[in-house]
Amino acid sequence: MARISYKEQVQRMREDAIVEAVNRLLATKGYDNMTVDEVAAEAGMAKASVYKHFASKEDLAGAAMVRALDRALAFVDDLREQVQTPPLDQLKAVARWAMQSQLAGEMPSLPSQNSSLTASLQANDEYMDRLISLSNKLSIWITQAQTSGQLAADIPAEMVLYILFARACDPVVGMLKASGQYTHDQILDWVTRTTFEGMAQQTRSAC
Amino acid sequence: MARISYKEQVQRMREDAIVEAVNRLLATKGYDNMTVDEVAAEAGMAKASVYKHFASKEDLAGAAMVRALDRALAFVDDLREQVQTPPLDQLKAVARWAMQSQLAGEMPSLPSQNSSLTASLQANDEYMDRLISLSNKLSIWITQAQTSGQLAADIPAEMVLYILFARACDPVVGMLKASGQYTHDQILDWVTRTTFEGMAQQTRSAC
DNA sequence: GTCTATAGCCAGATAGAC
DNA sequence: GTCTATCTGGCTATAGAC
Repeated sequence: MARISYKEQVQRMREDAIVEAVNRLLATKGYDNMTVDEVAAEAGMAKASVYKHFASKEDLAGAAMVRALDRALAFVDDLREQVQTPPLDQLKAVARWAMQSQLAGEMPSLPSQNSSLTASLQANDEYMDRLISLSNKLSIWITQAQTSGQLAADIPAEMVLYILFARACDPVVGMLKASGQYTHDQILDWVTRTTFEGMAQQTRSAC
Repeated sequence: MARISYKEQVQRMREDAIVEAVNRLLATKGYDNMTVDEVAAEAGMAKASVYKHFASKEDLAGAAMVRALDRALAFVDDLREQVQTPPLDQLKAVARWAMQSQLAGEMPSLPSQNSSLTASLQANDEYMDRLISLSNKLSIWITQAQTSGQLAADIPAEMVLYILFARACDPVVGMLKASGQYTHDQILDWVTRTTFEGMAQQTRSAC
């Protein structure tokens, strides 16, 4: 492992400041309404300096997503150490964590249909590697939960994965937060529950 | 009811063409990536003509949302005539209809957090009236379903409403469609089911 | 009302001094 | 690498002829 110079450490810190600013802005304003001027202002430097570190606005979004995926991978890897926890509970924990991140304003969310940004992300190897790695790890739990009968086996595992990613930026969370009537824990409980158990009253046959 | 002249009919048709174009573009590209030039091109007229009918791009989005809400209200009013249908099934039908519209590319979806657009919509009386009317009609079913024990009564009715609106533009629908592996009916079945019954396997106590 | 042409502005990206 | 100043393109909105 090469020792890093003081200068390189400063560089790293400035890049961190940029990515954190992008992360916050993506979580609050979204990609289209975020300007590079704002990023520079929040990171405390000039716009041209931002462009010395990242070639384009799309790259900024990519870097923020890479960081978010790294956080998710770290969380999942922690969970994986508790081998006795049922797969379904692992998936619930991941969903809850993602929504907690959203409530804390730390979950960047991108438009799911901006063609140019989507293309740029799919060409971003750092991003794609992490996305695939996370998908694989979650898919193991999904398959296990389906074969053990905890998770409905007649829907595609792929769809379960989509739902988990979608709930990480579910607008319902933001709407409940905006109403101001509920605690974060209530919101997390409700959204996690409706995601896995639905809104309908559970029908248990009487004996 | 005043008789309308031929000229007024033409006006109305051109406005319809504009709103339909906006609707399609909002459904595919989203508000920020839709340009008024595209709207004019799709509607088959010059951009200045579009601005003779609508004062701003925000007004275009408002008109498209008004039309979408009118479609939803018409659908709901049809359902209300079947008084014997259980409220929960009415809600399921609405959710399914909304997602069907999305699959057909007819459901405009706006960013849930664009401040300037949100403010303009909240100042739009035509939009707000319909939004409130639809919310009220749905809330009746929600309350009925909760008191009759079909719908979980320990989550806020408000949240059920949010979930219904959110699922109308749920990215999961688009992702499943984009994968190209499933029929529209399969997608509608699965997403409707997971919305109301969740992803977890229903636990029925053995007798 | 509809068009062509253009004003005005904003944001992404860059030049060039230090 | 960082900055100030600037370029450039695209987009909303409008002027003005017909």
